[in-house]
Amino acid sequence: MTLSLRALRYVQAALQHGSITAAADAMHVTPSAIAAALDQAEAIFGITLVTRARAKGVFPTLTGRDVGRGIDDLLERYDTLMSGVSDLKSSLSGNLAIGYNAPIAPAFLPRLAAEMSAAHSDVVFTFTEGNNDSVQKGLMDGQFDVILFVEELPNPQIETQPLIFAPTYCLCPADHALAQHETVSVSQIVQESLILLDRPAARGYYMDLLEQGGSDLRIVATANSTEMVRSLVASRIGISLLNMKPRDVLTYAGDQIRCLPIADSTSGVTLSLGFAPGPKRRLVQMFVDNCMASLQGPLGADLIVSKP
Amino acid sequence: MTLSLRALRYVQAALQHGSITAAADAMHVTPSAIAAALDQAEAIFGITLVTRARAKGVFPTLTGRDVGRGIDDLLERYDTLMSGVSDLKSSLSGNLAIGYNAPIAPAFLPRLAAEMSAAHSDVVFTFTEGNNDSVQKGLMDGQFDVILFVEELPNPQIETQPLIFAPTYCLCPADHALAQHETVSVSQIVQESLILLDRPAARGYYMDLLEQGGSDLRIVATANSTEMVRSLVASRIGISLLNMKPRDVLTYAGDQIRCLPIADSTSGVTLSLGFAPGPKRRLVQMFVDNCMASLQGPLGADLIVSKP
DNA sequence: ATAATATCTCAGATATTCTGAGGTTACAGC
DNA sequence: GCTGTAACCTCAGAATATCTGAGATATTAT
Repeated sequence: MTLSLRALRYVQAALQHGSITAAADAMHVTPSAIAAALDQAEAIFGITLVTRARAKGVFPTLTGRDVGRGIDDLLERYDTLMSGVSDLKSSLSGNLAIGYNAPIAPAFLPRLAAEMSAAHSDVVFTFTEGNNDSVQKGLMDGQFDVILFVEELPNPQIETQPLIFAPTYCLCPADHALAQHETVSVSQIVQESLILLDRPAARGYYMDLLEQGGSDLRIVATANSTEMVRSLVASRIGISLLNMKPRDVLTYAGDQIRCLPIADSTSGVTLSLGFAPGPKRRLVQMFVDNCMASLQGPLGADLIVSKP
Repeated sequence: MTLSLRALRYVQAALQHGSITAAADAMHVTPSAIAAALDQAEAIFGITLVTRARAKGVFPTLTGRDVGRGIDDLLERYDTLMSGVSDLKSSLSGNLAIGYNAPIAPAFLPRLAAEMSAAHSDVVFTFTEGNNDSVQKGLMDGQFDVILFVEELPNPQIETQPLIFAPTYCLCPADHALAQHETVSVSQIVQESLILLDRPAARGYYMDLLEQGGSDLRIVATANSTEMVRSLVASRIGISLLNMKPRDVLTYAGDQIRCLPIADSTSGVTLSLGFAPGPKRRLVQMFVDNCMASLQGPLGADLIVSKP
């Protein structure tokens, strides 16, 4: 047998008011309900909590007072928990766990985090890198509050918010012949030596685009890191295709490269945020809002290569 | 809207097991009940606590885990409170508040307390002196756990335990003429100069006895303290009637007095314990038991004056 | 494909809690 | 002493909350 919270509140009221009737008024119920709760509590505890005087009210016994203190404490903690969770929902502090796939994340997430950190000093960020699948899985497992990923066959359980569409572009050394043009075509690209980004999904995705220009491809290298792809291009081993670019297009080695839109292709990927459906913490919502505002402004334009 | 304790337990179980079905098994209810509790909690908190995967179970979100910790803490405190109260009931420690009327209490209560204190070092005694009415009132008000009083027209709400019957006896100086006898009679007493203990109830009580021996009484003094009555007797101002006696019959002044049973009177008072009806703390019960054992043994015999 | 496993939904059953009426007890004022 | 008032007590029936059980649905594993 267990004593319900409601019963505890009634007992508390009775002990505090020293009167069943007064407690009943305070709790907006009839005295019977209070009396029943008292009876129940005494039965469960096996102890007399109050002495009852018919015309005067009830008087807590010494033990009743002790128990009352314990009940006060518990109920206060209950209330704190309840309002605390609501606070958690609405507060702009606490931990924000972000999983990301997009290789581009390091180019803009830190800036966003810095802004949020400055505005709300007690926010703690947890960044976790993964691939497009692992971050989705991590989201469903409760590992992340929000993920940054490429929305393509997304898990239907995930609620998504598109941030930016990144057209596929061509990457070539600054002194390459193609670099003279404003744009390139698929047919021009497929004649060159090619370097392929080899990551889950991405490989097939780029192959589809290239096969649109002919099937005789000269793939001279693959790499599973965008930074390596860029460096390979800068080293004049070949040209490549990518979707997003860091804000400055220098490689680690410092060599110059150019990013050219592809005139005759509408291919591209959508960079999206994903989160568990349902109501969100205010902190999460703020992050989402900040991402949208940021990527749909000039910062966003720096991260993609669009046609002129 | 408030979340019931039961719902909290279900949520806790669901979070811990990562499965509604498993939680349902653990709680011995159907999965529907668990799911309902989860829904309710999420609705009340306005926050998603778990992501649900149809064939895999449920996965706590990060906030879900946070909330879960809060719930764990609260439920543990609830359990502690519940078992704590039961412990309070059964433990032989804590505070024992004793109210007493009987002027004789200082003669034996300290000894009892010392024994209990030695056996259970964390018992704290609170002794409060009062008159026969005030201690009864104090008991009903929850001021005392137990009272020591004279059971005469007791409040019917008080549960009593008789300890000892104290016959009325005659008190006279050791060198008084009456002191030669083993017993005295009422007719002998009424011829002497009399000192009367003047306390509520007591006065009328002694008068009744005396009037039984004739109405021409020579009352030379009254006093409202037994110690003063004894000293007055020792000073040979007169003789008196009392019911209980301290273990040594020296007065503060060191004079000798004698205590003589009254042969032809069955008058006396019953010294009793009183306590609130209903189940008692073990500590209180032990005190009651100790009192009975003590006063019904040789210690008790020392406190009264019985006929030879 | 098929089986197994888990959640979802919802109507009806069950259990808990509350109300309301009538009764009892104790105190206070005349 | 009598009477009115203010409490508490009891209990049957009503209202509310909670649970069950059956069928549906979705996902994973074989």
